Amino acid sequence: MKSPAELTELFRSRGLKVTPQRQCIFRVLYGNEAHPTAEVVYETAVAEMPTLSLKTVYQTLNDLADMGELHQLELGTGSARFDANLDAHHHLVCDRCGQVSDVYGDFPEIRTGAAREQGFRITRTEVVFRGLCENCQQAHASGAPDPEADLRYASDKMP
Amino acid sequence: MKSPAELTELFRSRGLKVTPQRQCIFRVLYGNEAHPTAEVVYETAVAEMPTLSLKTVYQTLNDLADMGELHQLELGTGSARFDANLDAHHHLVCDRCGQVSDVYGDFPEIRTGAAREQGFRITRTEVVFRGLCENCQQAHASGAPDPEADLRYASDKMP
DNA sequence: AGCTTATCTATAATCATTGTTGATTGACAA
DNA sequence: TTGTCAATCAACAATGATTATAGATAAGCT
Repeated sequence: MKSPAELTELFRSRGLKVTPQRQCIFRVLYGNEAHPTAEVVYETAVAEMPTLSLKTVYQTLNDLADMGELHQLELGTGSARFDANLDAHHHLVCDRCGQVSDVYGDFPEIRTGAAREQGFRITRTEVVFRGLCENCQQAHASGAPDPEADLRYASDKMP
Repeated sequence: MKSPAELTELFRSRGLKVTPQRQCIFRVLYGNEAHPTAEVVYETAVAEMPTLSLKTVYQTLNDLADMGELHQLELGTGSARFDANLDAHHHLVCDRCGQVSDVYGDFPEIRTGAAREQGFRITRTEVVFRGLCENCQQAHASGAPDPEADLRYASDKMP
C-alpha cells in the first residue's frame, strides 16, 4: 500500500481532508501484513490517539477501500479484514484460530478455464485455502480438549 | 443434496426429531440452486407454513451444515448463503446484485501449486470469481444512474 | 485570521445471528 | 394407542459488526 505521505497527497487531491486521525490510521496500516479487522486497527490506533472513535476507523478504511488503496476481505471469520497488500495474491485461512496469511502464486488455468462464464464479466478471482495453521495442527494433535475454544478467531494483534 | 426423505432418515438416525417445520425446510432446499440466504429460505417456507419462525430456519440450516449436507458460504454479500449443491464447484458472485452462481471446473494447479504452504494443512480450496452478471452489465452500460441502488444485494427469490 | 465545508466524537440505530424460556410436540416403548 | 421425556417450537431479548444522525470541531483555501 502507499506510504502515509502518498496517501496524504491522494486524499488531498480528491478533496478529502487529512486529519491527524486519518494519518494515524495510515501509519497503522502501512506495511501491516496481519489482515487486521476494523476493531484491531482501532485498538492499535487508539493506543496512540486515545480520543479516536471506531466510526472514524470504519470510515477511513471504507474510503481507502473505495479508492482501491486497500482490499476488504470477507473470509467468514466474523468480521471483515483489511489487506494493505495490493500485490496479486491469495489467502490461507486457519479454520481454528482465524489467522490469515498470504499466498503468492499465479494460477493462469483458473482464468482461462472460467473466462466469460455464463455471460459474467469477471474482474477479480480470489482463491481461499482453508485448513489448519501450524500452531493449530499441533494443538489439535496434542489433544486440545475444545476445538470450539474461545481462542477461535481470537483477535490477532499485530507486532 | 439429499432428498427430503433421505434427510428425514438421516435426522432420525442421528436422534434428531423430524418435525413438519424441518420437512418444509428440506423441501425448500431440495434442488434449490439459488444459494438462498436464511431470510430467503424463511420467506419461501413461511408461505407454506405461516407459523414457522426464523430461528427454526437458522437452527435447521446450521444442523444441516454441521452434518455436511449443506454448505454455508460467506461471500461478503451481507448475510450467509446456503448451498444445497454438494458437488465440487466454485462460485461466481455479481458485485452489483449479489447473485451467486455455480462454476464447475477442477483446477489441479491450485492444489499442487499451493500444497503444504507455510506449514498449513489445507483441507479445502475455494475459488470466487467476482464481477458483473449479464443483467448488471447491461444496467451499467445503459447508464443506470445509481450503481449503489437499493437493488444491490436484493433478495433473490427462487423460482 | 476567517470562512466554508468536511470530519470528528458520541450516541443511537440497524442488520444478521444467536441465546433464553416456557409451552408444545415427536419418538419410542409398554 | 398412550404415556413419558427429551427435543423442538415461537416469541422475546441479547449480541456483535457496522452504519446513520447531529452538533461540535478543525482542515484547507483565500
